[in-house]
Amino acid sequence: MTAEPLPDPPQRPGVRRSDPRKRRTLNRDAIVDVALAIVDEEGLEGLSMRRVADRLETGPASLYAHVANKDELMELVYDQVLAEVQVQEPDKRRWEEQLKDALRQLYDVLVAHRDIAFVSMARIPIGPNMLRIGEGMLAILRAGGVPDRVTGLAMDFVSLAVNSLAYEQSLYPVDASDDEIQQYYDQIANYFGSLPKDRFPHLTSMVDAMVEPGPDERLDFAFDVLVQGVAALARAAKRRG
Amino acid sequence: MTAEPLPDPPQRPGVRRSDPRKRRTLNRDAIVDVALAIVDEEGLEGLSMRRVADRLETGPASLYAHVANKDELMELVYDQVLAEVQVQEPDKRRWEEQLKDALRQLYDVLVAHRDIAFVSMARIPIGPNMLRIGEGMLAILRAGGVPDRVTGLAMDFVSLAVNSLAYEQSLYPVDASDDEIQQYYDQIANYFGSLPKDRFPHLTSMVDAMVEPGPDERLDFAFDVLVQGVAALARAAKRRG
DNA sequence: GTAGTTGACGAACAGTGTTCTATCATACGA
DNA sequence: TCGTATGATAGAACACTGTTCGTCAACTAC
Repeated sequence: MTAEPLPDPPQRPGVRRSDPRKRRTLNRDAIVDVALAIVDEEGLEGLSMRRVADRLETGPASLYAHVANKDELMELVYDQVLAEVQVQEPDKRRWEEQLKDALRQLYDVLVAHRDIAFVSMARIPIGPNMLRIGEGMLAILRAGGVPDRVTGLAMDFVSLAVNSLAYEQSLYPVDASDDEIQQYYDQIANYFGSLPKDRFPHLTSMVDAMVEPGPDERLDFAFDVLVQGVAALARAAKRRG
Repeated sequence: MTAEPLPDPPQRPGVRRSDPRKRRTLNRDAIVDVALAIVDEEGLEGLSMRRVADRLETGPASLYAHVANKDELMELVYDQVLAEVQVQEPDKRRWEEQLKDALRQLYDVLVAHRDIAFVSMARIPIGPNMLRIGEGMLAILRAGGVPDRVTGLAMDFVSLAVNSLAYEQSLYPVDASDDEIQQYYDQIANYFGSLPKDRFPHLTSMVDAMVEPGPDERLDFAFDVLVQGVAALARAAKRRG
């Protein structure tokens, strides 16, 4: 009965399955892996259900048995990426430094996978790895004596900010060096400098101060604003009791 | 020669122009106005070149004579929205308060137009209104004695953060009340509370502190982190000279 | 051995941004 | 006044997109 599979009858050219021996190989993890590979190569723009299906030698409809839709797939990919982040054990005397390190790590991991950070802007993905990282950051803040109320509020905003920074960074072409990014800033600076000085006295006179800092300094500044802002509000909350 | 326009000959049913008396009415401003109206009604998701063209009783190809592509159109819409923001005249003794007010205004205007804030995440739109607002914020920071270097760095990050907050807020259904948003937070809180206490001691025990604050307090907190963070770094920079 | 369930998947639907090309109204120089 | 050049106007088409439907094959349980 089920001997060698016959070639498809010519009267129905549409029905031509891939090698049936390869069936049952499709599963969630394989789909997520392929999707992540595509994101790494071409970014979220290049990620489509058809592309994923093609690489798995199947059709797009097959994916929907394992994944609700593209949004869910992207969230799975996002959490997969977060698996790379390792949060430090809390040391109460260095909480500011440790928080900054966690943010920096999160940022680096996200940027390493193109514009994957966008996923967390479009939704609030709460996968297992996000939970793990959140737990770690909570531990650091609490160990540092930050009041719970401030800690709770800080978590939300701080992670949003880091994701935004990562997404913004990912908009530059991947092969752009720091020098090339600097050139881009220079272009903008030139434009600012060319504006009428009477209508834009500050923009025109501050051009240098806006262009000089490189990407590293900008990032450091952003993280410092976050950490020191949280620290200031923690002190204020403690004073109020 | 050009008397009353005849009905189109039936042999070419595809070629059926709209009322020729209405020609030459297409221009950039009209396109931007229509695009903004669509965004206000349905958000960026509902904005497509075809929809804009339909409302102007023309085809999508006609728009490309006035607008380079959809990205440029979105940037024009974005800047149009920013026209609503009015930045205060700087008062050196109240710079922190004034900065916060400017951020709040920017946020409110963006949120009032659905998810338009997304445009500034995908690119860095520097339209005339963005320039005007930037100039105003620079004036406030400089009047407050914030060193130029800090001011330059702060501008970038602070506006990114506000846009992110606005975009995040815009993801909730427009007709959601604060109560409904609160319910959403409660849902998440329930999930956090249901996690295993041994693996997530902080997340599970902090559920209340994470759910209690409403949208207003969250926003206020975020702006305070930004302003106080900048203030702290400004003091630090001054100390270093 | 058979029934039921479930995954696989071609085809199709309703859209998308953009481009090509032909057409047409108008402004300008002769 | 009359071509003619210019640039806006659009129809059609291209190459995609996410998702759904219905069918069919294969595996599981009885």
